[in-house]
Amino acid sequence: MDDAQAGTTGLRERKRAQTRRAIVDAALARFTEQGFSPTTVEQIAADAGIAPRTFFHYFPSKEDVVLADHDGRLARLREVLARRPADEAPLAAVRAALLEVADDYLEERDRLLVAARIMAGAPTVLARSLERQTHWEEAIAEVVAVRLGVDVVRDVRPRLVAAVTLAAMRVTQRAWLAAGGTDDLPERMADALDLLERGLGSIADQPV
Amino acid sequence: MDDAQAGTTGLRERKRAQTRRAIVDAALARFTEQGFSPTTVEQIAADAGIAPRTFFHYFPSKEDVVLADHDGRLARLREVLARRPADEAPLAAVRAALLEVADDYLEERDRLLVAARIMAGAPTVLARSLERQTHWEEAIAEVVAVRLGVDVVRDVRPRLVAAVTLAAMRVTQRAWLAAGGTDDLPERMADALDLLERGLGSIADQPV
DNA sequence: CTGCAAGATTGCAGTCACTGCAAGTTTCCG
DNA sequence: CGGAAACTTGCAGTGACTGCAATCTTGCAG
Repeated sequence: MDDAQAGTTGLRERKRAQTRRAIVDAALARFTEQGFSPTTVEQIAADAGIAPRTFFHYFPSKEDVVLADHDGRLARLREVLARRPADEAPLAAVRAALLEVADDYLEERDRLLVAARIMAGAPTVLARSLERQTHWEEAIAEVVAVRLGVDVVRDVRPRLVAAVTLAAMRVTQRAWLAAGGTDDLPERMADALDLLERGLGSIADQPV
Repeated sequence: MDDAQAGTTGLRERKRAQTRRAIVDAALARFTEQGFSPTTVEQIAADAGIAPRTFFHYFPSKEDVVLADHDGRLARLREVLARRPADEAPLAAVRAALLEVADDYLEERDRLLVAARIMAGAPTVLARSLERQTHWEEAIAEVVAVRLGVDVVRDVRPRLVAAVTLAAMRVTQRAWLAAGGTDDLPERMADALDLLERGLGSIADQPV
């Protein structure tokens, strides 16, 4: 009732969310201070006020704590994609959805910056992150396939579009974070998507 | 002298290559038969006729055995990229290099198929593979930056081009393997690269 | 409000990947 | 031939992660 989420928020649910947040906060603090690899689950658990064993009831691995928001964002992407008008062109739908989701990123800038810094020094976290991005690819590919009226398995184009656009988004976000995340992310992404639609052949034309 | 590689092939070097191959063969066999995760390093070592500890003198992790050829291929890519004429346009150089490297893939089809099958059931291997692909990105981005006369750090375009083209290559290769790897991979890749150069706006035009 | 079912926490014991170290062995090369 | 350098191996240890079973908490029906 007083919470932001859906209607029913029982004690149980609230407590769980609270513990989860405690774990994430504790973990990110440790990772930032002493690095990812040297930090043990035991330490994180202690900081979060739980037993080590309990940690694994919340996250399947240490790396997943850094990517805690991933599932939520994927759900959001699917949701936004589904809400797009049916007569919209495939690329336009994907573009609009990605830009809409990018808006959320602006508010999470600080959290993203922290995650990016951790990832820079922890290859396994980056690896996991990239692997998760394939779920985004899948979501986008399906939408493109439907709108293109083809089968995802038989026609390469849906996956091609999905992979390519997401790669562009990834690089753009990375550059945005590297620049401090102060400027307009959606605008950067729009530029990148423009380039893709227009074709890489025009790469030398203007300095983005 | 009798080996394919460079001039001097001492006993040491030859033996090392032989052991390495034994490990890869043993590992891939096990992974295929009983799955990646259930296979232990101990088993692989036993099959390859070495001590478990020695395994880690050859590969830093279990997943890396599946991607054993990665380093060599990356070196090959750099090499091919470096050999491209200096006056060639950035995209043309990258395109030519990727197509050239794709030729090698044809001969390694069987090995690639095995690796792909293992990866399909082992997320951590896929993760590692994607992470390694960032090294390819780096290599390509640098070349594009030089040919574009810009700085890799300040201008997003080099990384953008690199990430996008590699994403396309990845999806194309995947589709090729899924189809059994019998048809012409370079042709598939050329088609994908054409699409990128022409722009995704033309996605609905022809069925690739 | 009471009691039971479902869910959550925890400890325990165990497996396995991976590491540093040091001792022993093999290859290289002058 | 003899020592330097590289390779192999065993040992001991750390730490992520899992299954199991006991215990406790919350939700809900009566």
